[in-house]
Amino acid sequence: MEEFDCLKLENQLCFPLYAASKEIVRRYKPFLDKLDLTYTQYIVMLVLWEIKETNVKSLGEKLYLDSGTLTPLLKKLEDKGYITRGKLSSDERNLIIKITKTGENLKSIAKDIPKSMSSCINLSKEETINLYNILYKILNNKL
Amino acid sequence: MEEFDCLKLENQLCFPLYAASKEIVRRYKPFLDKLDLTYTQYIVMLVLWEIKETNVKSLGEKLYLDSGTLTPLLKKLEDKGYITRGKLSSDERNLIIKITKTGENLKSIAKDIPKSMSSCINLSKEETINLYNILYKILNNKL
DNA sequence: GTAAATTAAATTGCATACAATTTAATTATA
DNA sequence: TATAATTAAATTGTATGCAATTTAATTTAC
Repeated sequence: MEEFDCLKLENQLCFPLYAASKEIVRRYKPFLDKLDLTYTQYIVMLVLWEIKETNVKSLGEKLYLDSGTLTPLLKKLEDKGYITRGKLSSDERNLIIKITKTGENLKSIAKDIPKSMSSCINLSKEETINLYNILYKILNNKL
Repeated sequence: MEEFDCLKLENQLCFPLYAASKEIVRRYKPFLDKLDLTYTQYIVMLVLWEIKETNVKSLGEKLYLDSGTLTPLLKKLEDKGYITRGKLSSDERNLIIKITKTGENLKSIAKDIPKSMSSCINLSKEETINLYNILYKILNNKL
């Protein structure tokens, strides 16, 4: 009788999560190339298309990223002309990130990406909802 | 009436997948530190605890990683003494990766990690199975 | 039998991730 | 109010990831 070995790759839950995440990001690439954005840059733009303006800390909390990742990434988005970076005069520890007109315009080019991606991923509506809920349960699981 | 905006972060499926994947890897860290392994090094060891011996290509297919990632990582595992790297004499294009005795011994220290992690993640049995199946559906979805 | 095509790793270059430390600004407190 | 504690970004250092190219070995085709 085959024993159940918790240390087998196929019995791990974390591994398909890790691999599927990378797989999805890979599938985004051809669409994001048209916007000259990487996946991480894209999720920053998703936030800015919604709220127009934020600071590094708040952005990092939304995206689960720290300043070590965001600082160089935001400089690249500034170089592309999609955002501006500037100190908040009332508290100079804060760096204010604002979307530019060019950055706003990108949204209309991006609008078809979610539909293209969901047809790429090819899950039923039920599976999609299920996956979404379980993932947020993990994310909200404070230790 | 609030319109449904596909470009809102909270309406994305990919984002919680990406964030949850990183979150889980972060939660592994304290356990893996005891083995002097990173998460990626750990999944390589998972494969080697099972099959003892492989080559870079086959390992990369199992783990969805390429030689650009694996080559430096395998050199580090060799430095730690967990694996050996050597050319296959019958086809010198192949690099054969073998687990060492030290690498084997690590398995007994690692054996409690899956249980610790699953209590960390804290999903019901049904959610776990559901998540597992949906993730493999994504991974097996050839385009 | 040899040039062309293919294959497997390694290398290069760029972009994350994240822990840990540093720097600068602000707030709290003795 | 001067100092200590806290906070927000930036910096540093290490480790991925992955596309694209290179190198070396092997196979295929002519």
